[in-house]
Amino acid sequence: MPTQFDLEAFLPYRLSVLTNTISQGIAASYRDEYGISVTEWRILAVLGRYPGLTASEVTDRTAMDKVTIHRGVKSLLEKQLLERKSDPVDRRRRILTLTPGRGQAILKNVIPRARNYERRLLDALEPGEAALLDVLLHKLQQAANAALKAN
Amino acid sequence: MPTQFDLEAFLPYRLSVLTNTISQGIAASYRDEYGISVTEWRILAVLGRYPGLTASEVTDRTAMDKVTIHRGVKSLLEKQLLERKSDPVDRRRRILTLTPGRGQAILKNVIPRARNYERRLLDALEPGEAALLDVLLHKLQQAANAALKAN
DNA sequence: CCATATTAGTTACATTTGTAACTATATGCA
DNA sequence: TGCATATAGTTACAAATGTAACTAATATGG
Repeated sequence: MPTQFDLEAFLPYRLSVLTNTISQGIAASYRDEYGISVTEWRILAVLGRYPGLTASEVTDRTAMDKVTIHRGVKSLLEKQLLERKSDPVDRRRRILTLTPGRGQAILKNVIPRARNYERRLLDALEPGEAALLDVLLHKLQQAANAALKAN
Repeated sequence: MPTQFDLEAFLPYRLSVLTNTISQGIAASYRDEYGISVTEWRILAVLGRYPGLTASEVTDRTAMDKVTIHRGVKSLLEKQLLERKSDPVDRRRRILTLTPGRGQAILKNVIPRARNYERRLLDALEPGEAALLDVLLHKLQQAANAALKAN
């Protein structure tokens, strides 16, 4: 067992550096222009796709923390990008939708921006490698989930 | 241009979730047993490989923030896992090495643990896919760096 | 049908992290 | 030389994040 260890070749480290680099690049583009954070953008994206979810349903879909989502929602409500109404059937639930004006407008502007950024990444790959990446990431996610459960 | 957007298929998002899952899993194992954070583990790993670097040289190698490294080093010094001495030639520089006792011992224990975790991830892949992953991650990192520079 | 448990949402607190400014030392060059 | 600039390290402050505890509403099982 070698005691030499090369951090730069270590998969978790490489993924972490890559994710941070991507996150910095992409976050800047909508933070500067629309004043929304990564969390807020994710919430908008999920609610754009699935209008009428509650905060905890957004939590389930995004693998983010409950409190993180709460704070993002709160901020989006203040910015009038989201509306919230109580569910009359279950008054614990508070149903979220994009505001027809600003909420939907911003999402509509940010989506192409996000797609462009993703395309720039994928354009660095050969044809066919993107599909492969998809498979690999899926397998890794499964393995990471299993490792986390197993402690 | 479709306005539908599937966050769960969005590459930056998937990488982020995967990285967080991995980070949680791996961080727990040495945090609980040795009381060191991810940053601290990275510093130990780099200094194990390249003894005698300064804090800012560690910063350059790890793509982490200067202040983050400073805090990690400070904490490791307090735990007596690192030693620090001034460079007589340039008194701004403070040279870092693992302590022969605890510092080296902990690194020696954590390295196999890290390797095992990485192996569990890579074992989820078919033979040959790991090498492919290596290539893909490298290309993506290049593209992400370029995108960041280009603003 | 009531006591208990569960769920949605929120708040409080502590920890972590990032940004910017600061000190001390060293370098470059007119 | 000496003044501007750069670098290593540090500190202070603000912002983001995680953990745990809390309230209100609903579900469940004896």
